Amino acid sequence: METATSVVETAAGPGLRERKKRRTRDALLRSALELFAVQGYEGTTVDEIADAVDVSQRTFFRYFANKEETVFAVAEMAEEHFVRTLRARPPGEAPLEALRRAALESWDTIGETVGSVVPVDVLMRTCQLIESTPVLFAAHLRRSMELEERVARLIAEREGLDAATDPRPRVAVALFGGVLRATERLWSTGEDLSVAAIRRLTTEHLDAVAPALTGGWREHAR
Amino acid sequence: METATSVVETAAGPGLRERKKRRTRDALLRSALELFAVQGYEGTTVDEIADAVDVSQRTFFRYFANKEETVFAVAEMAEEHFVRTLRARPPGEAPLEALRRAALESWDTIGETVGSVVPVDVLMRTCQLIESTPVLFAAHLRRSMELEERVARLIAEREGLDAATDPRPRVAVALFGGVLRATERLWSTGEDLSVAAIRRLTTEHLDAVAPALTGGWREHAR
DNA sequence: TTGTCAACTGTCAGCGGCTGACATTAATTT
DNA sequence: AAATTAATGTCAGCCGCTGACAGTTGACAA
Repeated sequence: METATSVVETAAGPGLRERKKRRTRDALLRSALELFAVQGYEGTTVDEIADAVDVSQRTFFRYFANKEETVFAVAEMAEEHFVRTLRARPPGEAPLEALRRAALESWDTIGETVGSVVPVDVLMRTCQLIESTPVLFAAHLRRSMELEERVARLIAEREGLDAATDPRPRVAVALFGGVLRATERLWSTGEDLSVAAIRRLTTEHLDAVAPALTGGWREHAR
Repeated sequence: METATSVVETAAGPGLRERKKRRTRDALLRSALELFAVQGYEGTTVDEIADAVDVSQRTFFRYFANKEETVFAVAEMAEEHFVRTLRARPPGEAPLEALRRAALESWDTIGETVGSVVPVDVLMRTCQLIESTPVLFAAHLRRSMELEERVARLIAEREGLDAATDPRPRVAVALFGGVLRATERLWSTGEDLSVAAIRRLTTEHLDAVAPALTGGWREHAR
């Protein structure tokens, strides 16, 4: 019953129980994402996912609090990656500059973090799934807001400000997050679904912030 | 079987059928919001709402596509009110200026639009309910994005730009919407739940946009 | 090795949101 | 008054999700 995978090292590694758990969880995740990609999110039943892994529906709900969680399991990794990248920015940078560079750098290195669990193209297709499924999109936006709160606190800390009273960190992050979300949306409806494409779009949109703030766009149309 | 309400004018007015429909719909809406305020959104069953109006559950779902819709019925009126107000802004104003003035003016006159159907304090309590109920908050964010798309097109039109290619309208509206949402959130967690309070917070936050964009906040701390 | 304990799993029953189908009732038209 | 049309109730059923209980399977010590 042994597969070709490495079963050699038994020393100090997690026990059989842990390995089994991880395997079923991964299997559920993979099956779920695959089924979603083929039949859509709402067109896929939790029973189907569980059946594909030969596990009871009840077991599925012991690994994932709800159907959504399978979708956002990968998104979460990307988010954590961004936060880590932002934390690594030098404190001398202005807030919006740090956010901008962290976002771009984050896209450049996303593969290193996520790639070990799920291929990058699956991540991108999952993004598309989220954008195109209303209930997932709603959940995504809520999660984005929670992320924004974390980031706002982080920025406030960077600048030595009190996030509770000074609105500038919140505003800056709200602005930044709003622009990023508009970018995602445009990217997901476009044709080029590569990482490079969203990176490029992000740059363009962030470059448009300053011009957008100055009134009277009509004279310098392009 | 006649109540004290006006049943006199039978000429040209909507028939009995229409009036009955409107009455049950209003009754369902009122009962739902009241129950939500007392027991919370998730703690209230559709059956309870239907029973309170002495109507079958099935009938409820003939008036509202889902439970959420009762909550957002009032929010929708407020949104339409904002869009109308924005449309009325003089075309000479810069985009962000028009958005800002429309938002504030919209709060000043919200009572005139919504008041006829639901008292204003019910609207405010509904806002709170939305902010404090995760699933409603998620739905609210999605609706906000849809509204932003409309507004972005409207702004692009105002400025004579092509919304499909020029990112500036999208960016400006995303920025503006992000700030407004941060404002709502702060307001809903505060103590003063009056319209005046959210109006004031809105002003403060929008005033913080320009300073937030210039880097290095540390020197001019406040 | 064996037995005990803890953790993981399956089964079952049930709730709540939501829908289709069909019969019933009530308003409108002729 | 009869015929037509629209609103409603009833019923059965799917799906997401949960609690409770029992059975199975790893972990760990005797």
